[in-house]
Amino acid sequence: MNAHRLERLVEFRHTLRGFLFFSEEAAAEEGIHAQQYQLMQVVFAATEPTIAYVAERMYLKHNSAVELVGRAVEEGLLLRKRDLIDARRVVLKLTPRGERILMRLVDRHLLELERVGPQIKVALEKVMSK
Amino acid sequence: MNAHRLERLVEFRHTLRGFLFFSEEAAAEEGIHAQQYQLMQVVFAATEPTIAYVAERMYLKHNSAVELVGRAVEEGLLLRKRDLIDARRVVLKLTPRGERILMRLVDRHLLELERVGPQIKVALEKVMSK
DNA sequence: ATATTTATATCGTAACACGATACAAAAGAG
DNA sequence: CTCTTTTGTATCGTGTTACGATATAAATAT
Repeated sequence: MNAHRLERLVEFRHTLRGFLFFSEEAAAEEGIHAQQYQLMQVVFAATEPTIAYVAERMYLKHNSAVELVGRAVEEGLLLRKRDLIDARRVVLKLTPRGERILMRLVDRHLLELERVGPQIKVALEKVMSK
Repeated sequence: MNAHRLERLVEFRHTLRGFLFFSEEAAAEEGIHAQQYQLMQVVFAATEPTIAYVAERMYLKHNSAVELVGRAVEEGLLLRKRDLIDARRVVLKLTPRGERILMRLVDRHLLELERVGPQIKVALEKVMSK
């Protein structure tokens, strides 16, 4: 176990955590949670955003996805729609409010990545070199 | 709001989330939580690992750090030591068990980064290019 | 000697994630 | 066409994590 590599791994995780912390703060400023922002991203980018799709894409168990969606629906970010063809499935859709919040957050994250992206990249390159 | 950039941002977060999910799984296989692994990294890499230092480094409030450390101590991963010079402070140290687990996890993460590091890098480069 | 600041700790609350379990709709088996 | 199995979503109980508010003891400043 090379000590240099460990330190670089720690540094890499620190820069990542910094970015994720920014994300949490930005979401909070929009009055939502970081996971809700992630959920909205996934829903918006998908062609057929069902609970199962969200779970798979976010590496969650399906029941966790159900709960996450439930909270987002309660707060008016998302809508549940029963699939007419397959009545087991639920298709998700952003509300206008959810969409507005998502767009603002995406913009802010893109801006932040212009700042910290290079740092992340350097930290990653260092940790990958032996 | 460029649609391409949004999709690339979503893709970037997805690769990141994939790495973090691996981290959670790897920690679970060692019988600990992902945050405990992060905590051990920070403690191990620091010259003077106090509660306040851990909190700052992990972007946590001090009380969250206290609680995280408390659970890690209970599970025999970490030791609390009152600082002899400044009796307000608590200095942390890995137990032999904690250190063994940390080393195994670091190795596995370095290996995983050889695999997903390039993916993360590409996704990051794409999201940064306009 | 007293007031303020610093470092850690405790308590109540909420989001989040999970396993276990349930249930209705769809698909498959005979 | 019934019966069984699979699929998609939902509910419940539990634990981790994180927070704000509050507390306490030690160190520092006045």
